[in-house]
Amino acid sequence: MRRPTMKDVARLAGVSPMTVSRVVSGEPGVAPATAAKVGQAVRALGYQRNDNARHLRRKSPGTATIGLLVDDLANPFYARMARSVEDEAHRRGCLVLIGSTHDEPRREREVVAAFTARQVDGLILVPTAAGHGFLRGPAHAGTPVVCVDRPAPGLAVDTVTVDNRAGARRAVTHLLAHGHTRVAYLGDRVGIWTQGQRCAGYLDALTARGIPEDPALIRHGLRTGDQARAALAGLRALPDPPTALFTSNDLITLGVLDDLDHPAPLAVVGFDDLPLAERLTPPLTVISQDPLALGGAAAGLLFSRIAGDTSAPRSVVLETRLVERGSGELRRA
Amino acid sequence: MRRPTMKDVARLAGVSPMTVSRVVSGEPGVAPATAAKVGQAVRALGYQRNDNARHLRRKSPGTATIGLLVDDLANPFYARMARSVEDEAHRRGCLVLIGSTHDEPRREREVVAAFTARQVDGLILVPTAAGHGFLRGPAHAGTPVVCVDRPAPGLAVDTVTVDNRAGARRAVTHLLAHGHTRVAYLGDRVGIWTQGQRCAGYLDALTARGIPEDPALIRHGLRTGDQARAALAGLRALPDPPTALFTSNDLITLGVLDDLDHPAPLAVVGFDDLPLAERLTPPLTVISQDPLALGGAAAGLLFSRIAGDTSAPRSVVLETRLVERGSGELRRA
DNA sequence: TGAGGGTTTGGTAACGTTCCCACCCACTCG
DNA sequence: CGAGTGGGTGGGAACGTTACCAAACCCTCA
Repeated sequence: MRRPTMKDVARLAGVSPMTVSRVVSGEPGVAPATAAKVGQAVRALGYQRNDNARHLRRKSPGTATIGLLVDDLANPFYARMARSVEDEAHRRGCLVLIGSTHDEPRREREVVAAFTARQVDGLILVPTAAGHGFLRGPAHAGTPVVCVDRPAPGLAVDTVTVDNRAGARRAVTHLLAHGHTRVAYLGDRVGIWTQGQRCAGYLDALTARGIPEDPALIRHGLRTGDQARAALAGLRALPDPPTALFTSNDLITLGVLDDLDHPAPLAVVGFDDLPLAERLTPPLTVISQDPLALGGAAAGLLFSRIAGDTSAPRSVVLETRLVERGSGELRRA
Repeated sequence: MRRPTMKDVARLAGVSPMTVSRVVSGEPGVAPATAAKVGQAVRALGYQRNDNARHLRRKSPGTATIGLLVDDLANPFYARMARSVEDEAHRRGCLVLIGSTHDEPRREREVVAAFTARQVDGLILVPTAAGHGFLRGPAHAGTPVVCVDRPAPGLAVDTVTVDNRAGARRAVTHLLAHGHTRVAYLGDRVGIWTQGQRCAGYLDALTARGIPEDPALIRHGLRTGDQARAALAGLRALPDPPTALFTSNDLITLGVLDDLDHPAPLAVVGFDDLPLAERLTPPLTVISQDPLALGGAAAGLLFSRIAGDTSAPRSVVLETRLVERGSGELRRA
């Protein structure tokens, strides 16, 4: 019941294992008649090469495996990123080991360690907020890393992000252009890199219009839809409540959606597109990012590093897109 | 610049590689003082074990890697499945190799071959419609396979599906209970297993009510939203048009959504939940499946097989849930 | 006929690890 | 005091493959 090895094939074909290796790997210098015999034996035994053993012995191309570590694979954003990474890898005959960090630094380290213990040729990483010094150890020497979606502070590696700041600025500028002057910011913890950038973009837009920042309109640390809803209630209770919201991620956008029209209708622009956003009432105006492009760019960078590119770390910044659907305009009851 | 090996650690610690192996793998029978010396050398060199070499030599537990092959990782349904598989694997100290078939049998075979060439301990597969005889070859001997979402015809392995037929029956029964008598079926190619089951469930519901099947109300082979919309136009043009639709997957549901209210409002129940379905107008009634449960069940089965369970192949069928939100009721303009 | 060149083939060692066994040493006990 | 015990350690081989080199073969041409 053992799986057949090259030795078994060699015995059956009456040749040496070396010759079998040559045939199976498509190397030249084998007589056609011999190759045919070997091929027959391979099919007869249902032989399949053990690529782990192969990669252990070979030096030149590595294991033809890369690791992809995202925050949460169930998040459609990362799922699409993963898909385009897998597509690029497949085109290059490479497999993908996948993992989710769930934003836990410990799990990130564990999984990265498990990946490198498997001798991955490279790593695409959505880094957690923790330090990434461990990636500089000798165990990772020669394993290129590419960060996606956010940079790893203090780690000088290729990074692919979208221009969160410009996107947020665009969103808020859109609201201001439609006559709003009191625009609130609703975001997750400002320590999260993307959230910090988006908040900065929000402030940029205000500054450009000469509108002073009002701390009462800025809410950080909203981690759930319920917290976002509560924050909205708080904003409505202000003596001078906002007439428009910029919601800094899709969870928050969803959270405020319920209470958008009561007691008074509020305009809203959200960061991150939602499926069906155009069918909501009102149709949702959003800043949309392209996760497929993110994943594709990251994979492209990684594979050129694997191919031997040793130039200075690159930083790719992709643009966002404002998708106007109506919810950003002035709304009256 | 070479990565350190056990030999390097052994040399530095002044012991044999064997002793390093024991320390690194946490085996007993090493004097505490020796273990400390080795640990120090490990940290000094930043040594990390090569798990590929390890798994090549070891027999008992395999490579601690499983393969997961879905139709399309960008599909949120499969993404959530993948997440729960990865979670289960992580709990067991196992890594996950991932791949997408894009419903191409050739790609399926390629990726499965690449997985087994890496000596995965098991395989979770969303099978394409093609034959799967290749999984019976000696190369796959001893590699358990679990099919998920749909069975692989002619392959006697553990399978986890949802009860598509009962779900569809439930959906149509719901429409009939709300006074509809002319209910149309809109589905993808009936050769796709899930679609066949859902169509059967549709017919079951009609039969139970004594309503004769009307071929004019049944549309197969709708592969895009546009085709679904066109099919709806055709149905509306009938002398005796339907008053309700059962749409057999989310793509089709989305396709008909646009034209649901004009010229006359139609009721609809869709198979497969959509995010934001409750915020659409009308709020969409759907048959919802639980991809996390599917993935979890598949992983559970696979790991018990890997642990040595050799009982007859099991077939797990999960229930669906009817989520009533209004769109299934009788609708008037 | 024999030297020279090319093609085809096989033997040996090595990749980094662990299994199996033998060894060494310090004790204990008769 | 010698034989037995048991924990701690190391040597050699092996997992399945490929790099490297040497050998065997065939053919051509002087």
